[in-house]
Amino acid sequence: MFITLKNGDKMEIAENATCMQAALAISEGLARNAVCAKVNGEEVDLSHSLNEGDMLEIVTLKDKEGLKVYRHTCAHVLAQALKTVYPTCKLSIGPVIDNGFYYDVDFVTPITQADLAKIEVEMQKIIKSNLPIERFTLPKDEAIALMKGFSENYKVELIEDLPEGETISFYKQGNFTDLCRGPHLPSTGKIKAFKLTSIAGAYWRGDEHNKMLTRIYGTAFAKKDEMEAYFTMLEEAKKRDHTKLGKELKLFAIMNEGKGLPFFLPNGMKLKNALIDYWRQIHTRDGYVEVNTPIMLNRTLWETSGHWFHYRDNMYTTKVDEEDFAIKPMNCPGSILVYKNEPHSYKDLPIRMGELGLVHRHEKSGQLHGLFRVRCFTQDDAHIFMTPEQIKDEIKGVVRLINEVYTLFGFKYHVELSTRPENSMGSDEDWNNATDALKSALDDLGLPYVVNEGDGAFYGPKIDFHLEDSIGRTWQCGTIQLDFQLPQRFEMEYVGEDGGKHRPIMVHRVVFGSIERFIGILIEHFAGKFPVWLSPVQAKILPITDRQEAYAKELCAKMKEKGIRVEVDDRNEKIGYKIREAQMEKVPYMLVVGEKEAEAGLVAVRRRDKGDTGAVSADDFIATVLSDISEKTVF
RNA sequence: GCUACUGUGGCUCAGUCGGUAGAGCAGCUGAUUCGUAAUCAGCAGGUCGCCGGUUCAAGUCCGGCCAGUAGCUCCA
Repeated sequence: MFITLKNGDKMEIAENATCMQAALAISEGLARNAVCAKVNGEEVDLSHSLNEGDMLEIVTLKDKEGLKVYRHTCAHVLAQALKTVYPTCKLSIGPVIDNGFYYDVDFVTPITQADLAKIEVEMQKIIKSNLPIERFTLPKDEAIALMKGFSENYKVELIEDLPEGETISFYKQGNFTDLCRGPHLPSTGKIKAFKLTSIAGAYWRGDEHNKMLTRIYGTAFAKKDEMEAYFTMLEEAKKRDHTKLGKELKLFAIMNEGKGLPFFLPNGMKLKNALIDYWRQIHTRDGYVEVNTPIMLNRTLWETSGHWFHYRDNMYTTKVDEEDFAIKPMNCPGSILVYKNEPHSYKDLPIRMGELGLVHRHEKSGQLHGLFRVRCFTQDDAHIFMTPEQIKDEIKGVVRLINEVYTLFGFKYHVELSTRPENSMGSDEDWNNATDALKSALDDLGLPYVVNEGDGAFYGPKIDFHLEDSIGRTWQCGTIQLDFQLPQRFEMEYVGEDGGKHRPIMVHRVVFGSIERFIGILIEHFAGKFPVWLSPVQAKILPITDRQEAYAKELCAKMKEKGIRVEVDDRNEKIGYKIREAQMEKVPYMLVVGEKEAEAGLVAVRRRDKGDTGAVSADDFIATVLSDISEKTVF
């Protein structure tokens, strides 16, 4: 019989030949590296029998899918080892994740990090015995009976939730059998490099009302050196941790007196202000106006907005003179009051109303983390009030702005569009128009995006921007969100061309998301080595002896006059010491001034990333820094 | 909020079997005026996160609380 290969070639193989036999027929090397196969696009084991006309693709460890299968098998080896070491434990699920795999297990007596070593030893034994991995299927009732026999009640629950009539597959290696869709490696001996990395609690089925199981994380790679490279990368990422760098560079601090409430230190404030100056500059250019609304408003407002009923648990409230107040968790109601402060004509629209609004949200204590997740933060918010015809152009303007900002910092990002969920408000026509406007704005700009059907808010569709940080974690930063609800709740209006009253469309949007979180991301992204325009100290003058002090101070004053953030290190220390400190502070430019420089009006420039770059005239150097600042050069 | 782990001078960390604390850096003082990642010497600095318990004796053991870290859930 004949099958078709990936490249379109036809190949003749024996009746009922397996994928493995076909791989062997193609080449011995391929067979050796084979992990599983794809038949007619579906992943199957190598032992799968082929039929006439099948389309076959052999998957190896070089393929993304291949590595997943490899790690998945590793999860099974972990499970088998656990059942040997802890026969009373109960298995739940053991999937593959981005950089490895995990298994959630219910232990009678809890295990600790220290137990991982002995589990690894047992796993090693299983790998060494090179057990063949065999697939078999059972009808639902027999599958349940099998797992009941093993007292695996979590597995029973999983099977019970599978649709009736489905044949259920299992994988058996040695005396261990696990419920699994597969595919898997042909035998356990194929695993070359794995490591159990950590242990954590995780709720059964991710629901906090369920029992907490023990999750054991691990990772596996095709080769030992690939695994080592991965661990080296993690170490690097740790060095960039913004909580660590934030402390070392004296950018911010979080005190016991207010958890989740960050303090910005003088250095952090310079960075934050530089960022905000930039924000103001591009928003003014793009026709935004800026407002500032109170941090606290009365209950009536929050009842109108709906927050008093729907967001109460996350709001800080207080009572003054018998009146209830809430500290704002969002800026929109304030901006809406500004809009309603005077009547509007269609000629006023669109109104792009920006606000760097300080909001407070009582997040659960376990979620707090450095600047990434805080209870008090500044949104670089803006609300755009417009006519329905203006949606598309306004969205395009915002997307362009967000793209400009992210590109400036060299961030990778991706875009997601979330559409109408069930139980949403507004007419079909509104939703279709709005969603089409979002889509065509993205299409016009040639920006690829993922659609999350039904994932929008109940009050409108949205576009989210996800940034990737140094460890590959993604953070939702920018969002553009249409809102059909608030204009209605607040009875917002404008007078149209026809003289009648109309309801404006409202957009909420942020670029940074939260200034605090964005700074956290910047710290990790640049590993604390900020571009000159953001650096708290842009240049440090280092006199060699106190005889150059006067020249250094004069130069410092001259640079300050030009708006450069500069300092003189006039301590009685050797130059090597001053340089070492300035390097550790990650100051982009160090200006060494000795007798030669002082006499000739020069500075010996040492760049953070390049070392000594030689002497130039002080004026030339000033011109270079000013250009770095205005061009926002990254180095 | 839940589970696990952690909490010693400004920072990084040591402290064995319970016998009332140690180092380096930073700081201060003095000497040194030294050209690209740490000059030398001296001084000072801690109710060991907080509260309670066990004990002749607690940084060390037990309990509670507070805070941090990882993960779960949630989110900008």
